Amino acid sequence: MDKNPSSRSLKTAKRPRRPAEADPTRNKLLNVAGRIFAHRGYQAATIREISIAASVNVAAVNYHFGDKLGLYTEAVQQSLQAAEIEAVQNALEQSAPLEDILRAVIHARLRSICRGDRPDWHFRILAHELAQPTPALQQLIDEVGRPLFTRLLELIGKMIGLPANDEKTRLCTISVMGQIVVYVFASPLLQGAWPELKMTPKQVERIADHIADFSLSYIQGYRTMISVQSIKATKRAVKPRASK
Amino acid sequence: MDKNPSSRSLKTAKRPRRPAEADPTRNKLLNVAGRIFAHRGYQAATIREISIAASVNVAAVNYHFGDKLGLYTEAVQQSLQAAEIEAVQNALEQSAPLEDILRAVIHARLRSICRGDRPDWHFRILAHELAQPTPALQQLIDEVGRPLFTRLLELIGKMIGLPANDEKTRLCTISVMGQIVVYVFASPLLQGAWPELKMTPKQVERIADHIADFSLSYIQGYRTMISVQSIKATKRAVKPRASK
DNA sequence: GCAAGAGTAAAACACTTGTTTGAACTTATC
DNA sequence: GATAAGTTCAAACAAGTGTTTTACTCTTGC
Repeated sequence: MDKNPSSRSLKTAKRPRRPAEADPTRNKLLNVAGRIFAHRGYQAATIREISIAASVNVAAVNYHFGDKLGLYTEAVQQSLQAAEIEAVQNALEQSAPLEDILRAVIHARLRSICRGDRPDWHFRILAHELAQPTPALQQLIDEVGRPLFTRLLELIGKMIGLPANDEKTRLCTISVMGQIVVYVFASPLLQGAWPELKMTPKQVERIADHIADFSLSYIQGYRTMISVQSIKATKRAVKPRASK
Repeated sequence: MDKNPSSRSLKTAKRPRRPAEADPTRNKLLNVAGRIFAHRGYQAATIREISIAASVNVAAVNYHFGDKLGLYTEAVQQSLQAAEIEAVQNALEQSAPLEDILRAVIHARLRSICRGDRPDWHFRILAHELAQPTPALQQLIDEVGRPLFTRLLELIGKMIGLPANDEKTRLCTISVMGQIVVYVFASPLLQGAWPELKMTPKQVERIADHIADFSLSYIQGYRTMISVQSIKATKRAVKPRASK
């Protein structure tokens, strides 16, 4: 009757057989649960399905994680740690030209999205969370959404010469993020409307480059417009060069 | 024992009490089901929850619609008919300048998304379908996704001077769509990252204008670049005017 | 060697789900 | 008014869910 993992980790030197968190059934459960939760969502996934896939007993879930939600939150946590958010972070922290940083961020994010193996779990989970939130949604937002968003805000803010909390900065950041996440959330829809689209690594690079070009066109145009003209064009349509 | 609605509509002159499809419980059920399905998704919504909310007996669902899926598909169907897709269609078919048409389409789509009443159902349903597809997903794609997408492809194709099935046309179209749908799918995430964001009609107009400006910057720049230079810049980064 | 506890396994439990049943009610048609 | 079909209702059903119980195995520390 030691269902609470925290109490077990406290007296880790006393009696527990297994070293610390290297319990084989625990890990099997976490891995399988991550995959199944990512594919079917929290509600649709059953602990029996997970237990069978992990070749462990049903009661093991409740024994090791208390209940289904405990397993889910730990699986989500692990999926986040395994995610390559750091690749994006790294791209954001180098001292290259801002345009190159933005391009690198877009590439990293899109690359992490479009692969079938584990790192895409956290985005599938996020999609499920948006459709049917669980108590883990807030954690996902805090640990994935907001950090990336605020960093992107600062980067794009610098590029267009406005503070990070300016409305225009936010709108531009959401525009960039929207172009990326649409390839996750709307992928079945895109498959239906564009069957030839295959998410090969090469194609992903082409898409990322397009998103960067598409976004930089406005961002760079906005900066020059802001700097050339002093303050006037904040409401009307923005056409970087009315050369026509 | 006349559970099949089609058989009832056939012999509509023979015996049926109710005119045709003006059955009060049927309609109550459809309305309530549309709302609940849109909010909670197909799996999470229960027919008991729907029946109670509609103040009808549980068995009425199976009597009138055969089973839960029958109710769902009919509710989705009705939600699609009620949707103001026609507003977008109308915007697409007027003979105004292409830029104005694109802007009108973005406005119409974003406007239909960001309201709490019925018309936003079909987008909520779409989000749920993407997370956990049901047999109704294909219908949603066929009746909502693809038509709008192909029309947008033609419009943007004309704007950048490329055929509708060109890869660049598709990428641009997805970029525009992504900026729109992100406000639906990621709305809880945006709420967390940008709490001040309130989707008032005025704010929605500002967002729509931004998306139009953001997109037109690249689209217009791409067309002029294509027309000035003959054929050369199809792979490298696209900067509308390398004026720096 | 042996008691104690960690961990596992099978079964049962309590609950919710979609669906069905069969009787009661309603109403048009004769 | 009688009949028959459409329609509603409460109740029950069968399947599936998360969870708990109970017995059992096996290592660990004395």
